Amino acid sequence: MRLLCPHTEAIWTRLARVEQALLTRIEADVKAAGFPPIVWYDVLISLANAPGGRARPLDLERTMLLPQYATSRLVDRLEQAGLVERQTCPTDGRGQFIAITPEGRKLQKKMWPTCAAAIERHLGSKLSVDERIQLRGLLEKLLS
Amino acid sequence: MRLLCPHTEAIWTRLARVEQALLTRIEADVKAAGFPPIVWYDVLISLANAPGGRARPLDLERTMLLPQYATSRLVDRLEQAGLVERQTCPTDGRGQFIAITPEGRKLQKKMWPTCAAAIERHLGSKLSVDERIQLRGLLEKLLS
DNA sequence: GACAATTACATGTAATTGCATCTAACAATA
DNA sequence: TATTGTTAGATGCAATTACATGTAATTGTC
Repeated sequence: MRLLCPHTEAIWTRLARVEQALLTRIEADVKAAGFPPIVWYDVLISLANAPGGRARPLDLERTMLLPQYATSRLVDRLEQAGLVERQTCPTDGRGQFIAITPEGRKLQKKMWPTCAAAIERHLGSKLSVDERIQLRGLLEKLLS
Repeated sequence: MRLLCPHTEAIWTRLARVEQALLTRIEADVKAAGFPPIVWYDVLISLANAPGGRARPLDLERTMLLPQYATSRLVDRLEQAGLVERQTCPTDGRGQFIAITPEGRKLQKKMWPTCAAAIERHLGSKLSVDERIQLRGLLEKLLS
């Protein structure tokens, strides 16, 4: 009984494997350089690029597609490490801002070359420019 | 300083998000139908398709790209649930076979329509046939 | 065949995640 | 302004994952 297009099935299994493999390999490179997990970098770069160097937890959640509690605890750890700081939100007493600290910016800048090299090595170098453009487009379509 | 092709960077961020989002959504559908996590299904289908309905843990690891300890504990849980069974390996005293049980096969068959529908809904329906073929090829290239 | 090195798998412990639920602050309605 | 509903975020607890290490079997070397 064929309930599922074979291409779809192949995509589904490969997608999980590819993401898993890339994450493992890239993370290994980053850790080998003595840096924290790459998800920390994701948060830092998000904040660094946000206006005022800060964002609402809810925005982080939506950008990173993390569940609410995961964001809350990720921020805990970053705060613990002095890389971000929780600020009260003047316009909404329930909310807050997560602001990147100077040390946070410093770490983000320091991590960038290592992260970029790892991503290039394990991902970029495997595809031609045309393929990269194609893949990018297809992934964007899947996100919508 | 541009250390990284912008397409590569976009692929990297999207890939993680897409996989995360799809897994969450598909898993939610499967759980809503009262089934265990989809990774259980992955193991069961692997074993069901393997000769003799069994495979070495090492093979599972390589197929699913899981770390060794994850496989070991995943098998623990499946065994606990009576879906697989550990058998000693006659040719290698260190190793073992993980064999799917009749209940395991039954569950695998029962899960299939739900899994297929979820994957089709959240993944297949988002892309045309040509796009699926393209994406499949690109992902395969990344796995090598 | 003794011995070091490797391989297959398990497991203790600490960190992280998932789920459900909680609290505090808004918002809407009466 | 009391009441009810909703939203932003935190948190207790159980399940899972990561890391390091352990154990037993096997292989290679002499």
